[in-house]
Amino acid sequence: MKGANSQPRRKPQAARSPGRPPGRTLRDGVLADRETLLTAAERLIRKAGTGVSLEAIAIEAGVTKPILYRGVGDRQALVYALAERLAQRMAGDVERKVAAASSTEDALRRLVAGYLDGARAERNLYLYVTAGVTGDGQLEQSLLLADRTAEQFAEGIASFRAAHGADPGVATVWSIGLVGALHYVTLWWLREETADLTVVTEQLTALLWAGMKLDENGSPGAS
Amino acid sequence: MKGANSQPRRKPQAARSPGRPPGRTLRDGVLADRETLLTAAERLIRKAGTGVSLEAIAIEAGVTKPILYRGVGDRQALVYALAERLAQRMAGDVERKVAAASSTEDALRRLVAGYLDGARAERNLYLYVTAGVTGDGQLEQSLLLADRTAEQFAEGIASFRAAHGADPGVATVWSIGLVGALHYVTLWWLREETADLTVVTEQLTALLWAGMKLDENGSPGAS
DNA sequence: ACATTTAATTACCTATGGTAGATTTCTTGT
DNA sequence: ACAAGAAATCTACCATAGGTAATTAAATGT
Repeated sequence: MKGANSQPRRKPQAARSPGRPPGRTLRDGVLADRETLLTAAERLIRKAGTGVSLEAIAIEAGVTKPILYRGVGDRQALVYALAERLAQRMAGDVERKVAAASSTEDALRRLVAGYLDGARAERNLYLYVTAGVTGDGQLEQSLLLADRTAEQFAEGIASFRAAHGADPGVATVWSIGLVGALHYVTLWWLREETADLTVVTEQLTALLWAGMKLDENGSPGAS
Repeated sequence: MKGANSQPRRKPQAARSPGRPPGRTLRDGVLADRETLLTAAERLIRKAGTGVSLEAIAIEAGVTKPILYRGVGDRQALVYALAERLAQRMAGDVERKVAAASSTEDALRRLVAGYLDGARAERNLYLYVTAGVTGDGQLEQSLLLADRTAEQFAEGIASFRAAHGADPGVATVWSIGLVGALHYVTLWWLREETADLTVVTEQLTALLWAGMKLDENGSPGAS
């Protein structure tokens, strides 16, 4: 299951001559196509799980390992890039759903539900990205997607609280805590097929909202 | 830095003959000493970081790899065992500190502070254990220590809420969320040397306590 | 057509988890 | 005490993965 290249990969592209760069450079061609490589990585991870190797990803992309390395860098860079992409997509989806919220609490509820749903939809990718990179840089790497998410949360929390005259200094810690709670509940939920999305959403929202809401705020319709 | 065994390891033990098992078994001796192996693993991880290999651990323990494998199993089993030990110790320390709490909120505060402090004290070990195992079993493994911790939280939350007439059904999700928040804040805190322990504790406690307390807001037990 | 330059491929290296086979050591029967 | 045998241990190995150097093929300028 190593090489086994079905196609000899004898240079599928050969004709290319649009804007040739400078003096006498040559053989630009597809030029790695970082996006294509990342898309191939996503495709393989989706169908083959989180245990895929870089060589397998290269093969999936129809290239060889050095090409993959030139295009996206080492494993850490790959995970980082995939995390960026996934965070971008999930953030977009969630934002769209949150836009229709009727209240701040409802916005949080939609955010939680959207996060859970997005993680389920991209289960393997989510796990691949959040599992991070093995090695000594765990501290940095295990927080890849978390950092991306937490940043946005932090802004929202800080502005929300500042607008209501509450101390925004808690925004950093709270945003990280929220992301941690969200992530761990997501992992647990992906494992337990039994739990219902809406129930989990409601419970987690209750926990998080209780922390975020302000005293003067009306009680969220307690039952 | 590979072999370098200072002592020839020529079988330090030789006298042993208490309860010989059955017919003609022999060479019981120390018999692997699972505890010793785990202690050696902890020692090495503490001083060498999370990137230690199984072979390095074996050498640190003064044995060879197969012995390590026989004693504690594969890497997954090692991480699991170390997680158990660390969770046990941290839980003990935290429990001792919580015992002196003056209120439920104070208990939570002491718990948060104790967790942060324990993680800092065993920084490398904490990272090693929470980083989990690479491979396809990430879902199971990345929650090793979390599960251990969450279980205890869940009991506490459930009984606390049940005693106050609130729905204990949220205990599972909440405990996982709490552990996630705690863990992520811990990772962040271990990275940012700047943040003060008491400040972080206070902020995180505020977030968590708001969710757990149930004065006016009985939390929508919509489940 | 030829040489040069650039890019891609192959082949390799290192390190790690994990294990099988060779070896030594100890027990125990006689 | 000595040989036979069982058991535990050690050495050596395998497989895989990340990462890279050296080799080969292609494309253009002259």
